[in-house]
Amino acid sequence: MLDRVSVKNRCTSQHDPRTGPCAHCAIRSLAICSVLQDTELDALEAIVTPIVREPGQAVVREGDRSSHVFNITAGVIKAFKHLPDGRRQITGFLFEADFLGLAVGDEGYTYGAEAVTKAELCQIRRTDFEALFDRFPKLERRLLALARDELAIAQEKMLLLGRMDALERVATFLVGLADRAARFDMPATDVVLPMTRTDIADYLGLTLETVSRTFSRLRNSGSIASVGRQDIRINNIAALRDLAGATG
Amino acid sequence: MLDRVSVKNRCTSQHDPRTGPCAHCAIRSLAICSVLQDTELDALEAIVTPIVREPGQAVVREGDRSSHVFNITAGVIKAFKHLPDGRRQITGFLFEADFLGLAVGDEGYTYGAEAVTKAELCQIRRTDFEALFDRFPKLERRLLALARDELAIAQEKMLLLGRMDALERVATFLVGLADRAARFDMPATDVVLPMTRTDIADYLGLTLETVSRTFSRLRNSGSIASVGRQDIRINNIAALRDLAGATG
DNA sequence: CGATGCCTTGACCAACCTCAAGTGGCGTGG
DNA sequence: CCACGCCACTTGAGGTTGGTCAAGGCATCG
Repeated sequence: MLDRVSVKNRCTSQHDPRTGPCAHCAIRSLAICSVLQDTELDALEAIVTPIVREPGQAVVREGDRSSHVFNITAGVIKAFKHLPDGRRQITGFLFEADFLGLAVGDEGYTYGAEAVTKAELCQIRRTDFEALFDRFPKLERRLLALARDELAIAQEKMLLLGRMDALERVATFLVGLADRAARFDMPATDVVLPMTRTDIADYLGLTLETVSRTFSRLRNSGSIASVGRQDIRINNIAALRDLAGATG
Repeated sequence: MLDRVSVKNRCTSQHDPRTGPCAHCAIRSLAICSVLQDTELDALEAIVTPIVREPGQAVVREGDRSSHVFNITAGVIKAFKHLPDGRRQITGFLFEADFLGLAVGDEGYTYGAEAVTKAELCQIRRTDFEALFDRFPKLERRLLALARDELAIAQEKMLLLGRMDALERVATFLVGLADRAARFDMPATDVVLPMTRTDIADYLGLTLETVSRTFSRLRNSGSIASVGRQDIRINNIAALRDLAGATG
């Protein structure tokens, strides 16, 4: 199941220090690293520490000093915020090539992040990373572009959380997963849901029961078919896009 | 009413080209411009066009080519997104010193923005603005910091829209306004609501009726008192913060 | 002084939540 | 190999919050 989330032909020796790990990284062309030339990668490699997290393990904790940033090289991470009484909002799922650590206040991480599936990340000390900006202004420029994209996505999500009903939310979620799969040259009709219904609910501002019922409605309407608990086949992406409001 | 939103002692000649408008700008120390030395301001002044918008007038339209960025020097702006059927989510209210134009895709503005009150803005062509980055890297760095803050705020808002009930949302909204007032050295107990109930509803993911009812509940509980339709006195900020979940 | 726009309030309704029971896959241990 | 327990998910019944529809109040403005 996890393999289907990963990019095909991912190099297994990506973190072997002798061979220049970054140069062989499968997500090299997708992550922020892509702005650096091959010859510039040693500067990045010098400050990167590969880490692994098992499902449920924390990557960062709300309130921790925000000392690191991360690049996800494999697996799925969820980022979230809590209310004092435990209510949770998942602000985003992060997949390979995604960057973690953008939104941050002076007071430390304003959110938590933990592994959904077994995940591999490149950990970089924030100060080390920012020290590269002077040498590689394009890195900073890329980060700004990334922040802008994130911001646009965040606003999409406000629209979803503030104004969409359950059906529209779930449809939007599925369309997003399908589009991501397509971008990674994977079949956009066979979507994997590595996260639990509870996670999806906390992402969409619903309860797990409503998510489950909504999947059933979509199944009954023929838009989707369940293959396994975590695998969904999309029969009618157009119908889903229609529900999602054509915004993506 | 508008005056109470504005910074005290704002220089009226802020856009007089002969005197170096930016140097005399009341919000100079608050906006992104603050990273530039006085001697560097001419580069900024050369590309700035002051504009004025009456209440309800558009600043940017969803889908327009995103050719400009803006600094708000006076008044209040709302940024929003629409669903095809007209449902609206206000993603943010922008006040003086705030920057407009961060979140943007290649396809143009992903949101609309229009004046809530009469507003004054510094309009800057995007290409002109970004051309300054090479000369003033600190400007870009400031923008990145701004984007990060925005992102953190956006995530707060997801938590609000996804997981808070109406009372918590309105309380959070009021606390935010009070804190902003305090930051501008204005009485934090007398809060002005320049926007309509409909705007507040679209901002909080509620209906105008629910917003109105919630104000009434807060009034009945003694936490707030209505002075005028757009003025609210906060009697018990601690109670509001408590409802808001201590996140601000 | 009437018209208009915005807000408040009430009655009713529906979407979603809560609580609860039941299903099915999977791993473990007898 | 099968029984069991566990966990995630599904489904149902009923309740609650907030939405919908409608009426009325109260400023401002011509």
